[in-house]
Formats: sequence, C-alpha cells, structure tokens
Amino acid sequence: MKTGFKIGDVSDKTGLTIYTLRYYEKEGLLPPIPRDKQLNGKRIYSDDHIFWIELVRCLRETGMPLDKIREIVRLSIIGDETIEERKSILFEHEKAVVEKIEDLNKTLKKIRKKIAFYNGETDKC
Amino acid sequence: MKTGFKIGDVSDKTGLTIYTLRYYEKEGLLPPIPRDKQLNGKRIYSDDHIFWIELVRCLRETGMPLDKIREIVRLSIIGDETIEERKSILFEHEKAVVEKIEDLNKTLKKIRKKIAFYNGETDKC
DNA sequence: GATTGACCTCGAGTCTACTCAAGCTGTTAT
DNA sequence: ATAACAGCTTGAGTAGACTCGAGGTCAATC
Repeated sequence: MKTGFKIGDVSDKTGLTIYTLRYYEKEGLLPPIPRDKQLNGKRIYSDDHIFWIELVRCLRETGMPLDKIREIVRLSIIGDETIEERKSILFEHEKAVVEKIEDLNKTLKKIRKKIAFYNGETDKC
Repeated sequence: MKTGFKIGDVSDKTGLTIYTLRYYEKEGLLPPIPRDKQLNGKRIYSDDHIFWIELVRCLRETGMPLDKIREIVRLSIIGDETIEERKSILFEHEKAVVEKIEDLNKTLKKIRKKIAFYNGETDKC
C-alpha cells in the first residue's frame, strides 16, 4: 500500500534538493504533482513521479539542457508514437557532446603548447 | 610607422567584439590602454595590446575562467620569475580539461544507452 | 548644416540552472 | 503549550561571461 511520497522523501530518493524538485515542476519538466488538500497543499509524489524524476536527472547528467528535456518529457507524455522524435533529440545531443569532446581535445593541445612555450620549446601561443 | 589601432580595428583583428574588448579591459585582463586626449578619449591599442589580447583569447579558448587568466596576466606583467607559477596554473587547468573530457565520455555512454533503451535493447536508463 | 559612423561611459539586461529568503500553515515532540 | 520540523508560495539572488541601451562627443561626408 502506497500513500505517496513527500518532497523530502523524494529528495532523499533522487539526490535532488527540494528546491530543484520544485523548480523542475515549475519549469514543466515533470507531470503535475497532486497536492494533499488536507495538509496545507503538500505535494504528493507517486512511484510514477519518481520514475520521471529519475529520467530527468539521467538526461541532465548527460548534459542535456532543460529545454530539450522539457521537449522529451512533453513527447513522452504524448505516447509511444513520439519515440522516433525523442530519439532524434538524443542523436542531436549526442552529436553536440561529441563536438564538445573534440573541442576540448583541441583545447588540450593548446594548453600543452602553451606549457611548451613556457618551457622555451616553442615560440608561439 | 604605427599610430596604433582603434577598437574597431582590434575587433576585426582579434575576432572579439568591441563589447568584449572593453569588458576585458574593465576586468583587468589587459594592461591599461592609453586614450587619445584629442579625440574624445578613444582607446589606442598598440601591437603589444594585440599580442595580449591574442593571449587572452587563446586562454579563453582553452576554457580557462577569467579569474585564472587575470592571474596569469598579472604574473606575466611581473616578469619571467613568475613562469613556474604560470605553468602550474596551466597544469591545473590541463587537469580540469582532462577531467571534463572524461565526464563527457561518460555522458556519451549514457546517451547511447538511452538511445538503445528507445530501441528496446535495454530496460533501464 | 545635417546626417552618418565610430567612438565614449555608465549602468542595466541576458542566459542557464538553480538556490534561497521571507513569511505562512500545519503536524509532531517535549 | 510551545518549540521544532516539514512543507507551502512568491519572488529575488547567484555565478560567469558577456551584451547592449541610453545619451553624448567628435570628424568626415553629402
């Protein structure tokens, strides 16, 4: 029997702060969270909410910006017919990450060149 | 014979906007830039300034935060006896970049896992 | 002589993703 | 019953790195 979770529980479960949880809701990254009318309007999270939050957290960990996540969440709510669209968002994101890695590798080269410069090995930045 | 460059020239030369150039000066990332007293106090940039700006741009491109660049600039002004110190800032930054690359590679794995999930190949995020 | 264009300063606005303060309600512990 | 605790809302603040608007000066051009 489940009575649902309070925000503090969810924070413990997911590792997100209660601030972040409320923020994500406000930003439309989560489906609406019902309130306990008896209890000062407290949010009551279900297992489904936990699942959603894990999904959002997972996407954030991949470095995806919130507006893309919002889009994926929106598509997920629509249903399975949006899977291809969601996948293409992920592919796009994958590409962006690959590019970022390439950029950073170039960066690394520059830094090492700069260090070499300080070692008197080269003469240009 | 050089009369010095105006901010617009420098912007063209370095690829930084005039806003950014003024911002960098304000933030102490460049040595003081003399003004033309005849001409409404226009900044007059020398070749040395161009060199400095290229350096700052180069460091920025490596993803170095402005306060570290400010420190390198400060040390550079002092003289050659600060080269070791500057190098250690660069080493530190190099380490940070390497870590970032590692993080992004993990990220990439997650995204690919997520895509696989949408392809029905796995069952967990 | 009026407009255009490049420059000036100062201060404010932008973006992203939170993070928190103030002021309030309701439950639980002493 | 009084305090501590967990939650609520609204709105503001934070950080980093710009980016720009307003209002003004000056020289050259039409």
